[in-house]
This record gives sequence, C-alpha cells and structure tokens, in this order.
Amino acid sequence: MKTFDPTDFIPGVSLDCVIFGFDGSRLNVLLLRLRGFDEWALPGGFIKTDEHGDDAALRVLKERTGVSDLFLQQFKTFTHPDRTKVHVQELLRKGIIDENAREYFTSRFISLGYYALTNHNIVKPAPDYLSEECAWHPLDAVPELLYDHRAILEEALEEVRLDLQYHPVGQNLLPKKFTMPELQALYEAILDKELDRRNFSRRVMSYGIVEKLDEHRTGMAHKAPRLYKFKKSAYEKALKDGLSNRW
Amino acid sequence: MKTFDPTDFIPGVSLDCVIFGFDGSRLNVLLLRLRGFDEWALPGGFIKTDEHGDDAALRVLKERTGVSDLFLQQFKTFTHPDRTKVHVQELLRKGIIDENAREYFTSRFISLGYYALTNHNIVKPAPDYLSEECAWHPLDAVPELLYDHRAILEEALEEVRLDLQYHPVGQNLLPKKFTMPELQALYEAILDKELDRRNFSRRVMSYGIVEKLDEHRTGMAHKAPRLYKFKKSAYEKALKDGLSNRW
DNA sequence: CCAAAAGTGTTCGTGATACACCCATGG
DNA sequence: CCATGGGTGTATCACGAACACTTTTGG
Repeated sequence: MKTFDPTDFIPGVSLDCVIFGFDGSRLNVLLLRLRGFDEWALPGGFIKTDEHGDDAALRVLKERTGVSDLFLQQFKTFTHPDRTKVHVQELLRKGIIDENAREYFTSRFISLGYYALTNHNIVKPAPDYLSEECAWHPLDAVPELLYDHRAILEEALEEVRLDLQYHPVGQNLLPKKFTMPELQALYEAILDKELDRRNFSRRVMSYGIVEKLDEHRTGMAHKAPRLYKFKKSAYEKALKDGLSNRW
Repeated sequence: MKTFDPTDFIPGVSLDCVIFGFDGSRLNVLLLRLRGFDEWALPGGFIKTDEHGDDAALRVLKERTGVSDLFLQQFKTFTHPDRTKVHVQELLRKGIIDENAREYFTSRFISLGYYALTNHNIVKPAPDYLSEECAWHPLDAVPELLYDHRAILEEALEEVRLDLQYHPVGQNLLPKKFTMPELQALYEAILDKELDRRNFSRRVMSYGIVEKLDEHRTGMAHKAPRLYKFKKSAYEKALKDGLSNRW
C-alpha cells in the first residue's frame, strides 16, 4: 500500500461517513479502531485536490466496504474549531502518522458528514492504514468514539429518520426481492419504533414504489411470505420528488 | 476599513449566504455586485482560523445586513472542483483583489451554504470591500450570478420549502404582532402557491404556536384584521422537534 | 351602501389507526 | 394439529380540501 501523501489532498477538510448497515433486524454502524486506541472512529478520509466531495466519500465507502453503488447523502458540515483537538495530540504521540503527514494532521479540520445506507451482508469491512479493526456495531451498543464523531453519528441518524418521512428507503438495504415483513423490519429499525403490519403494507403499496411478485419466500417456518421488488423508475422518482408534501 | 489578510482565514473554504427577505408580498434575495462585474453574487466570506463556521456566517450576515439575530441554517456544502473556475480568472484580471490575497483567491474553494430568513425592512444592505452594490432582488427576477451561486440559491430555496413542512416560520420575518393574512402571505411567497385562507388559519392555530391578541390592525381599508403573536416557547419547541412526523 | 377583505362553520373525502379474522407452514 | 407468523378486510376518526355566508371597514 502506498503511503499517505498530504499534497494529494486539500488541507483542513476531511469527510466522515456514517455507514448504516441493516442486518435484518437491527441497524448497525461501521466503525474503525485506530492502532493503539481504545476508542473507535467513523470511516473518513480526505478530498483529493481535484476531486468532488461526493466522489471522495464514494471512494472512502468503496475502500471500507468494497461496495460502490451505495446510497450516499451529504447531510452537514462540522466546523467547530476544536472538534478534533481532544484526540489529535494523542494521535501524533502514538506515532501512527508518517513524519511527512504530521503537519497536515495537526491543523484544524472541518469535516463533511455523509451518511450511507447499506446491507450488512454485502459489505466486507476493511480497515484503513491507520486502523487495526473495522467492524459493525449495533446502534444501541456504540463504543466511545474519537473527536466529535458521536455527535456526527447522532445527527446522521436524525437525518435518516427525517429523510424517511419523505423518501423511500430500502434499495441497497434489502435483497432484490424482499418480503413485506422484511421491509417493515427495516423501517422499524431505523425509526426504533413498532409499526402496524397491515397499515404498513397498505401505505407502502399506496406509494406505488413496490411491485407484488408471484413468488414466496419458502424454507422458513410458518406461512411463506410473498416477495416484492422495488419499481425502479417509481422509486427513483420518489427519491427525487419526495413522497408527499403537507402544504 | 482594514485590508484583507488571507492568513486570518482558513484556506480553501468559503461560505455563501442565501439571505431571503420578505417584503410583505414577495421573497427577495440579497445580492452583491462586485466592482467591475455585471453579474451578481451571494454575500459570502471566509472562516477565521479559530472560528466556528456558523459564527462566520453570522458575522457575514451582520456585516451585510446590520442585523444579528437572524434565523440561520447551514444546508449544504458545495464541493465541485471547478465551481469557481469560470469567474476567478476574471476576478483577478480586474485587479480588485489585493496583491497579497491573489494566491489565496486562486486556489480551489469549497463553500458552506447557509440560508437565512429575514424581514426586508429591518435590513440595511451594505456592500463588502469587493462590491459596489448590495441590493434585494425578487426571486422571479434574479440576475446572472457568479460561480455556482445560481445553483446554491436554487438549493437553498428547496431547502426552505422543505423545512417549512416541519418547522414553523415567521419569527424575524414578520413584525412582533402580525395578522393572519400577513403570515399566510409569507407562506405563499415561500411556497409560490396560493393557500386557502380558512384552512390556513385553522392549521396554524392547531399547531399552538401563535396566540390570538385582543387587538386589530387598524388604519387600512376594509375590516381590521386581528393581531397575533408567536408563543415563544412553543415556537422554539416546534423549531427543535418539528411539527409532526408521518411514521 | 357597496366593494373588498376578514372571520367563522360545514361538508366531504382521503388517509391513518385500530382492530379481527382467515391462511399457510414446520415442527 | 397447533403455534406462529403472514395476508386481507372493515369501522372509525382526524385531518385536509373545498366551499358559503356573515362581518367590518373605508370610500
């Protein structure tokens, strides 16, 4: 692996990705543990000198997860002047930063927050060159995080819940063909709230974004649930235009 | 006025403010015309080396409008690598940038987008040191803008409309005491859409954020409309928690 | 007294909520 | 054959949309 060259990147600007993974019942978030640290951190990176921020985020995502077509959304930029201060000295002291990059890392950073939604299973977590572990953590058991990453995570979660009010969710998070209970479990995991089975399916169907298939998921106990798939064009239209406005 | 010293600011990061002003019937946006340019630009600025982005935006706002307690919202960061390329050469050629700042201005910039909502009347538009004019423009007659400012403006407007779905609007935009038709005119201006008088007032009242007063606005023709004021605590709670969730 | 705008009430339809019942499957 | 979960139907209620009538004011 080639070493980190600070001149490849614009200074003072980083990005952090809150990657949510759905495992069928719970939401998890992908975290890294830096060498020599007990705390964990959000996967992040820097923007190349001629790169769009969104492309940088996609690159980071691809590097950490192996997956390239995730739903990715910029949600906020974090600019507190001391946001990295608490841990950056420790980072330098531990000697995991190359000599030539120490100055780059010492400066104040603002960070673009992105969130991504993905399926737990298609992801192969890969640590970056600063980390020794990359792993999923369920949202109700998130360990201590570096810097202001805890706050970034919280805001990402709020943002996902807000987006859910107006935009369809599920593409990339569920298998191509999925059952209604699976989709419902996803919504319940994101909202951390139980929903009524019957009303849920009626509402989803009324949006016209899923299509009923003539197949059932067999093999498990109980009645075989019917399979559905997203209607691509309607789904994308709903992503762009929203699902309904109140005024 | 002291000259611009690039070492006071973090490099490569700017901010742009989309300041919407309501004049009683239409939404306007505050724009600057740079010396020697025909195009206009959003009021913007840079972040001091030890300053929070939000504080920098408040500072810019204060400098351009004279007003300090505006509702200000960060909504997106613009990171296209060539976003300023089209005009930055022209800017340098016109010689309105100090010699010592030319290098600072030449570099690629990412820009934090903020929007603010204010009352047209309480604002005293003041050009910055690069501009010769600072003036309101109605949304349906926005002139050519520099850089990607047109796109920033469009996205800000979309964001305001989205925020309107869930959050109260009106504080700072209307006088302390206002009439229901005035509030409705504001909503109509933002949404660019006519609303039903009767349904509107019922809905607003149901949110519990305004209080009916025993006063009327007299002096104009026709029936004297009743005055209302915002209930501060309920208004702020609604700003924070939103007005209603759909799931 | 009349035009124009403000205030209030009613109806209607849609969509959310809260239920109860039937169906399929594996053990 | 039964426990468990999946699928569908229906009554009710709240809310938004559409609409009509009355009230107040200045001219």
